[in-house]
Amino acid sequence: MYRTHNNGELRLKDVNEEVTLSGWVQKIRDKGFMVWVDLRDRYGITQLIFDEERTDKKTLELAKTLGREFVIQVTGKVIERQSKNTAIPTGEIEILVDKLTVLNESQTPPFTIEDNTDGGEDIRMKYRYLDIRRNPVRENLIFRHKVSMEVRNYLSKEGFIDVETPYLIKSTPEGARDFVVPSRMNQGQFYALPQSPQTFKQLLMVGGMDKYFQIVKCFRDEDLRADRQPEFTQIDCEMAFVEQEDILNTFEGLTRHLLKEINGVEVAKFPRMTYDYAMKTYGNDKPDIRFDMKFGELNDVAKHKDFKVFNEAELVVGIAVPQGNKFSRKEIDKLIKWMQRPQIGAKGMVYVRVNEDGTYKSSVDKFYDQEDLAKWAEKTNAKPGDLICVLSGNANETRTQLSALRMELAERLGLRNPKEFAPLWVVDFPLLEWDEETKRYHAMHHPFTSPKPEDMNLLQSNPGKVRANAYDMVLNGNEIGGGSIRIHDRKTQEMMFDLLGFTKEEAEAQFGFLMNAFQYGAPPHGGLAFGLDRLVSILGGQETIRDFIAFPKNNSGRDVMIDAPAPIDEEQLKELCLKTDC
RNA sequence: GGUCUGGUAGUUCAGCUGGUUAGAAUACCUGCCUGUCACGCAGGGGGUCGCGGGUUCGAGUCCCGUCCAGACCGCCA
Repeated sequence: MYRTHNNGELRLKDVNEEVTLSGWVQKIRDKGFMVWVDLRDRYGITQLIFDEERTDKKTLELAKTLGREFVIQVTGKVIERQSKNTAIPTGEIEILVDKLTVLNESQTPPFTIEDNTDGGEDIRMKYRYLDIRRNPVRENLIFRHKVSMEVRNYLSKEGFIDVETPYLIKSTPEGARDFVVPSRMNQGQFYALPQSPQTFKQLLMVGGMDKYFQIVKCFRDEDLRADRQPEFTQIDCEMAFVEQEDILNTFEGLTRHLLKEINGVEVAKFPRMTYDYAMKTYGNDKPDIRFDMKFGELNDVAKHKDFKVFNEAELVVGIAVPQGNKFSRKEIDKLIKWMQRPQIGAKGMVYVRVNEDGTYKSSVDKFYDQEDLAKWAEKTNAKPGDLICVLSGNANETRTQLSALRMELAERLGLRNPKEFAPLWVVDFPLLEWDEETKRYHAMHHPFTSPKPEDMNLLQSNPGKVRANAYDMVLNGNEIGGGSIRIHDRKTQEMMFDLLGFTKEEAEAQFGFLMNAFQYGAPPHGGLAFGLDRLVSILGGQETIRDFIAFPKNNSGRDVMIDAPAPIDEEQLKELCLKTDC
């Protein structure tokens, strides 16, 4: 038997018990006459003691040869410590060892296995198996386990059935790039890995499964970000015989359950806002509403003077930064520089200081008097001590830029408290989005999303104005889930593909299976999918999803530990018919 | 595809306007230490300054290219 107890459970009440423990050597403190070893496993740390008086010589000598991360097994007696350590749960006892076995030696690890390791991202990823021994990473993985178990339990209790869908499917041109897999048995043909099980879950609805869920890997061959991996996990859900309202209620329930069980936070009914409102008020379809700083549109009160920049702009819009008047001139100049970086691309920024006495001092005092500025303050809801930041230009670009500023300032002002949770629904997304590059409409959500019935009449005349039965769940400025009520009849689906520029033949070749299924009694249905990695990281109060994935890919989509992707040998290439001469 | 930042000891970093033998912390090794727990003390080993080219009497430092890493933009239905 390797162990009678783990390294986190022994207490004062266990004194005098004979125990066997196994684990890794965290730390050796060799005082010569006495050697202490911190023995670690995922449950905790227990201190071992070897000394000249009570330990036999050979065992003491062996203890002195141990190194960091050696795997050892010890048998000994639990004794009360002479000097106790209140910082750890097992700090009142220690093990007086009489038998020590080295189960496996270890090379010196390239970084310290401690909460605040000396290792950088790169080296930790290369030796991820060592990184996982560290408390923060291990705790994150356990945290993820808890979230995923809560999701399973909740949905199962609500009557959802977990059904697996295939990973080897068909490539389609809509959406993200596909990862493709060559077929050996069908030479020259390829599977694609699913970007989401979308069509399969709809077919499950046609199949009468009614309520489906799956915690499932999805794959997208696009560039990575701190919150984006090429393979990621979705909580994928679909329900039949539901309206949007049913879905919002069901998954608001799930999210509220998670916040309560995982974070101990009770949240009120989720606010809902339309896409249009979110864009106009926050410049963003995933607003962080933990803080205010709502946009104030200033067209009416800023275009009547000789200030050409504003007069020629489509939109003049500002936000009031709470207590922003404390920023120095230099800090504001730096902020303007920050806004002018190519990533944001603002041409400039006008600012108004709102003094404590209610007077205003602006960078455009030449053009605007106190009365004008008072109107700006009213529109942006600015209070004494605030700083109003105003941008202008093309409406969409300006809103995006101001949104970036809003988030950056909130970050700097500490308004983005990771322990606070502000979920909401964003609803009424547009069905379509005009793409300048390809000169055609794209589905904003995906091509299976149903238009709002009341907007159906616009479908031919003004497609860009059609709203969809689509919704996103937003948490602290992150889209954590999104979905829609789907199209469930062949005619509407055909019309949709037509709008998206598919020929009849293309639509048939790519999605004929789905449209055929719709002809055999497809029930009305809809659903949604959560990004599990992102959800877990936000509930865990962190920003990078990598910290919640056991073996993540790096910025270039590489697994630096196993060194993938990698070339394959000639034989394999030939067999898969991937060589030019095959 | 693009922008920005970085690459110096096992590791994390410092190294200013170019100037003798490239430093610190930590890790590692040796010795000492009668209750340690971030133990302490003394000593020691450890470097192709990412790679290639250029400027210069002289390059870790400046220039060009390239590779790698990170953040972001594009992209991500």
